[in-house]
Order: sequence, then structure tokens, then C-alpha cells
Amino acid sequence: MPRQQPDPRVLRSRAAVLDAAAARFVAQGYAATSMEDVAAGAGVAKRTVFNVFGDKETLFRQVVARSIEVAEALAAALDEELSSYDDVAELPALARRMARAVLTGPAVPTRRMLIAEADRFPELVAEYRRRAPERMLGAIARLLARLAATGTLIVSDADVAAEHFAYLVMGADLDRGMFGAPPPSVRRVEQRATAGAEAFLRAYRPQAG
Amino acid sequence: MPRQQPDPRVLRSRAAVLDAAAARFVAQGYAATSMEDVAAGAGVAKRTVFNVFGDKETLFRQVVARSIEVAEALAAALDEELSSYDDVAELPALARRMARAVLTGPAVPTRRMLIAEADRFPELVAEYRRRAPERMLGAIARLLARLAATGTLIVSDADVAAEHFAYLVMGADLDRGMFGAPPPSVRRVEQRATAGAEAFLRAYRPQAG
DNA sequence: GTACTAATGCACCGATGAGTGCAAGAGTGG
DNA sequence: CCACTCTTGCACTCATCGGTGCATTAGTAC
Repeated sequence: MPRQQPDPRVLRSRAAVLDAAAARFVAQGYAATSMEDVAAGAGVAKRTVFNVFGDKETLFRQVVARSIEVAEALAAALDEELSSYDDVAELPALARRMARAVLTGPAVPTRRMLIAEADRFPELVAEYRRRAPERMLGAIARLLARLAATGTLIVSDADVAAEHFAYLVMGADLDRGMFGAPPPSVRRVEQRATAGAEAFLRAYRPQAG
Repeated sequence: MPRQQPDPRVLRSRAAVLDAAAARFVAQGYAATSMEDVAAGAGVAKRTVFNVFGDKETLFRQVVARSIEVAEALAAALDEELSSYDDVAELPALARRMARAVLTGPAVPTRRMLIAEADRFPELVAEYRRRAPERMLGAIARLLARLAATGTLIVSDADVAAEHFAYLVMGADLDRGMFGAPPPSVRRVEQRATAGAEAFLRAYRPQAG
């Protein structure tokens, strides 16, 4: 039975190693990151890394688990927030908020890391997709379905409409970010998001035609 | 001065090694691919690989160079084809063709490989983006600008409109493909492309409103 | 202070993989 | 047939890296 009050030394080591490992895995990928370098970056002995995490694969999985939690929390927060929207005029503002959160946060680097290791850790990728992007698309779909029910939008397939919204708003910058392009400015992200949301409204608002 | 009529043995080796290396780099990434495995896959001695390509990095660069050429040829073919379009009613068919070409061909695996190695070979990524996706977006932008000039579309910023078209048509499947999801069926790709093109037309066609 | 536990340093093992040297054999061009 | 070049196999070097064992030191809890 492990202790109930964990040793503070272990906590410190865990946190330092997780941070250092995350930075390196994101920047260089799994294979190109050495445990010695992680230890050095964490200011800890290599032996300690193995004491605490066992082996490299376990360390990587824990790094990914933490990243997934962060991404899921973001999706959950947006989901929560979306439940209060009831006016299509708010969609551009929502688009800007979403785009800022996704494109200027850790989401893009996390995605790059997972894409790079998709062959080695397919289950991790599947779990990420389920808990972050798919959850977010689901939340958007529910919002759009609700707005459609009030007649302010015309939506035949809410899932497709949610994809259209998301990729109009963030598609281009997300794609650029995947290739390691320097993060776009908040100003640019918001402009693109606004233009995308307006195009979405033109396509989905009931209007003559 | 090298020979003018290259030895057929070298040509054979080159081709076999390039094919085997491409398959492995795409599937496992740069670091996880060993030269011995490439040689075995090419049915060639490890020594021959080094004789012909010098070192691993050079081999990788040549593999990427070939992939870029393929992608560029696709973009160029679409660019050529687009110059004959002059009716917005053709956009859904164009969307389906583009989506099929991009999503069911080698483009997605190539992108994944480049994303995975973006930190090790940033210039290769930049060159790919310039010659393939940006070229394709440019072609779409020119097409949309032309259609706008005839009054059949309302386009304020052709580059943004081109992004909207591309990501409405292919965004969702492209993104899924990045994560190593199994390639979507042609049927699904075409449905998504059609729905995307129709949404685009609703957003950009002049209409009451 | 005492008993416990974790961290450290360091030497070490085993595996893997990039790249080389070389001599012998096979393919190529004339 | 001849001269030349490429391929092959093999043994080898060297570096890196994941992971371990262990004895010593330092931090923690009471």
C-alpha cells in the first residue's frame, strides 16, 4: 500500500520531470528525446527519472495524459459557455473566443506531438480526439441545433454545420500551425475568426433564397 | 565530372531505395527508421544505400523532394484545370475532384511526415507549403476572383474566400487524416465536399440580403 | 535524534544504429 | 574478352541511449 501523504520530494521531482519532458517531447518528438536530457532539464538525476516514472514510455503517456486533460478542460469550458448562447449575433464573438483559446494556447503544439507519434501510440491519439476536438465539435453542434430550433438558423445536419463553423473560423491557422509556423498574432486570429463566422452566418441564416 | 549515361545499376538501386525509404519515413518517421531496414526493404545491401545516397539525412531530403514534386504536380494540374471554369454551378463538382485528389492520394501521409519532422527540417516544410498547399490556395483565389468579376460571386478578399472554400470542402477530413485515422471512403469525401461547396455558395453567391 | 525513504552519482550493461573499409563477385559498355 | 564500375557481404568502429545496481547523501516524519 503506498503512503497516503505522498513524500513532497516525489511530488517535486514528478512535476519538474513532467514539465521538462513535455517541452522536449513537444519540440523534438518521442524518439529524439533522451531521458538524460529530460533529467538535466528537470534539474534532477537521470536515476530519479527512472525511479519516479519507471520507463520512457510511461513518462510519455503521463505527459500526454496531462496534455489531454488541459485540452479537455478547455473543451468543457467552452461547452459550458455555449449553453448560455441563444442569439446568432453572438456567433462572431464566440468564434473569436474559440479561435484565441485554440490557436494561441498549447493546443496546436499538443496536436503536433500527437500527430508525430500517431503510429507509435494510436490509442493516445484516439483518446485525445474523443476528449478534445470531438467534444468541442459536439458542443458546437448542440448549440447550432438549438439555434436552428428557434428558427434563427437553417441547419439540416448539425454535425456538418459544426464542422463548417469550426473550420471556417480556425481551419487555416490551425493548418499553418501544424507545420510549425510561428503562432499567428491574436489580431490576425480574430480577423480570420470574424470573417469565418460571418461567412458561416451568410451560409446558414434564413434569408431570401 | 559524373558520367552522362548513368549506370543502370545505380538507377535501379536509387529507385528501389527511394521507394522503400519513403514508405518507412512516412510510416515511422525519421528517427525510428533505420538504414538497415530501408536497405532490406529495397532488396539491396546496406552498403549500397550509403554508396548511393551518402548519409541518412541526404536520403530523407531526396525522399521529401520527390514527395514535394508529386504534390506540386497535383497543385499545378488543378491550377491548370481551374482556368477553364467560369460558372459557379461547377464549384461542387470541382470541390469533389479536389477533395478526392487531396484526401485519397499521398498528400495526407506526406503532410503527416513533414509535420512530424518540422523541427528537424524546417526548410523542407516551408518549401512544401509554398509549392503545394499555398499554390493550390492561390489557384482557388484566382478562380474566385474571376467569378467575382463576372458578378456571380461576391468576394471581398479572394485569399480569405479561397481558404473558406478549401476548408469547408476538405477541412474536417484533412484534420482527421492528420491523426492517422483510416482514409475516409470516396463516398464520404464527396458528400462532405459537396456539402462544403454548397455552404460556400450560400455564403458567397449574391442573393437577397 | 531516529528511522525511513527518496535523491544522487557513477559505473556499468546491452542493444541499436549510423557509417566505414575492404576484398571478392557481378554487371556494364565497348 | 577486357577494363571499369557498382554491388555485396562482413566485420568493425563509435556514439547514443534505455535501463540497472549500489553505496552514499540528504530530506522528511515523528
